[in-house]
Amino acid sequence: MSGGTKGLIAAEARRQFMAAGYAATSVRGVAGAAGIDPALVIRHFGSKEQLFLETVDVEGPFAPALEGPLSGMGERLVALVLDERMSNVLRTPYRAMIRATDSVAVRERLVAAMEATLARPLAARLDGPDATLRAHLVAAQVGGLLEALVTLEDPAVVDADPADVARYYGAAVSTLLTPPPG
Amino acid sequence: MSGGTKGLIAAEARRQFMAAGYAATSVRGVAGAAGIDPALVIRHFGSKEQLFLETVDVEGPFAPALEGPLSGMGERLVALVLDERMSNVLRTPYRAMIRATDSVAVRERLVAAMEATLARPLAARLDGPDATLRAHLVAAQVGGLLEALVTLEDPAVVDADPADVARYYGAAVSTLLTPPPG
DNA sequence: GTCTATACTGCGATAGAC
DNA sequence: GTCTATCGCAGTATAGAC
Repeated sequence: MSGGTKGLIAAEARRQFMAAGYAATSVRGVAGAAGIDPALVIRHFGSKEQLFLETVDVEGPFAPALEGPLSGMGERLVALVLDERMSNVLRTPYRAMIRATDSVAVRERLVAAMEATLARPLAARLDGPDATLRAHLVAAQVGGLLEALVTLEDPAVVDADPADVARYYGAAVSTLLTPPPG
Repeated sequence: MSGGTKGLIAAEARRQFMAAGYAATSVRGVAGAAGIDPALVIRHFGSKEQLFLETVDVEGPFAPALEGPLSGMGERLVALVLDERMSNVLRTPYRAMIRATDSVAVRERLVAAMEATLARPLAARLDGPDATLRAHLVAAQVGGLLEALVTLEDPAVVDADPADVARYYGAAVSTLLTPPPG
C-alpha cells in the first residue's frame, strides 16, 4: 500500500472517497489526480467498488471504552463517538460506507467491522440473558448517533453540548449494559 | 399525482426508487417502464434528484405511539418500527433516503420528516430539562434501529425475536423519556 | 510486467423539431 | 406536450507500446 503506483492510486482514492463520497468520486478523477491513466485503476483494483473496499474502512476505536468497569461505559462509548479526533477513523469512513450501502459487500464489511470492534467484545463483558443481542443493540444505538451526527447532520444534535449528549445518550446506552430487572 | 403522464412517471419512479435505490434507478429505466421518452421525465421533473424528492418520502407513523402514557412509550415506538406493515411508509423509504444522503436536499428532507413526526411532538410531551435534545436523541435511537434492521440488515438484529428487541431497545429509549435523576 | 491509447455502452441532461 | 438527436461524462475492456 506504499510506494508503488498501486499505493499512489489507493492513497488518492481514499482521500477522494472520504471527502466526496462514493458516487461523487470517479475513477477518472482519481486517475487524473494520481497522474496516471484511468484504465490502470481498473487494472490494479478490478472495479470501482473493489477500489472502495480496499481503501476505505472503519477502525472502530472503541477498545479504550470497553475496558474498565461497566459503570460509565455508556458515557465513555458516546464520548468516543463525539470525539473529533476520531473523525478520520470512525466518522468519515462510517458516513462514506453508509452512503455506499447499495453494495452488499460494503454493508457486510461495515456490519463486520462494528461487530468485531464493538458488539463482540462488548457481549463478552455483559451479564444476564441475551448478551449478544443486547451488545448488537448497543451497536445500533452507536450507529444511530453516528447517523444523526455525521450522516444526517441533524442540527439539534450537532449543535448540542457534547457533554449533554454524552450524559443523556450514554445513560440510554447503559440501560442495555446492565442485566434487565425481573 | 394521478392520471396524467406526470403521475404515471411518478408512480413508476417511486416503485423503482423504493425497490432498487437511487443509484441503481435510471431515468431511462423509469421512462422505459412507463412507456415514454426519457427526456419527458426531465422535462416534467427537472432532474433525477428532483424526481426522487417528489416521489419518495417517509411518513413517520409514530403518532399512535406518541399518544398515551409516557410509560411504555419506548416499547410502543420500537414495536412500530419493527411492524412489517409499516415497511412501505417507513422502512423502505427510509433506506432509500439514507442511501441518497449524498444530496443535501434529501438529508434535509429526512431530518425534517423525522423532526415533524417524531422529535417535535415527542418534545412537547417530555418533562424535565433539555426536552428538545432528548427528543432528538430518541429520534437518533429510532434511526439507529432502522439502520441496523433495514439499511445494514445486521443478522443479529434482523433474526432476533421482535418481542425481545422491543423490550430491550424500548427500555433504552424510555431512559430518555423520563426526566434524568439528580 | 507496467502502463497508455482507444473504444464500447449507458448515464443524466439539453436543444430544438413536430 | 412529446419525441429526436446529441452532448459530455461515467465505468470498464482490450490491444498493444515501452
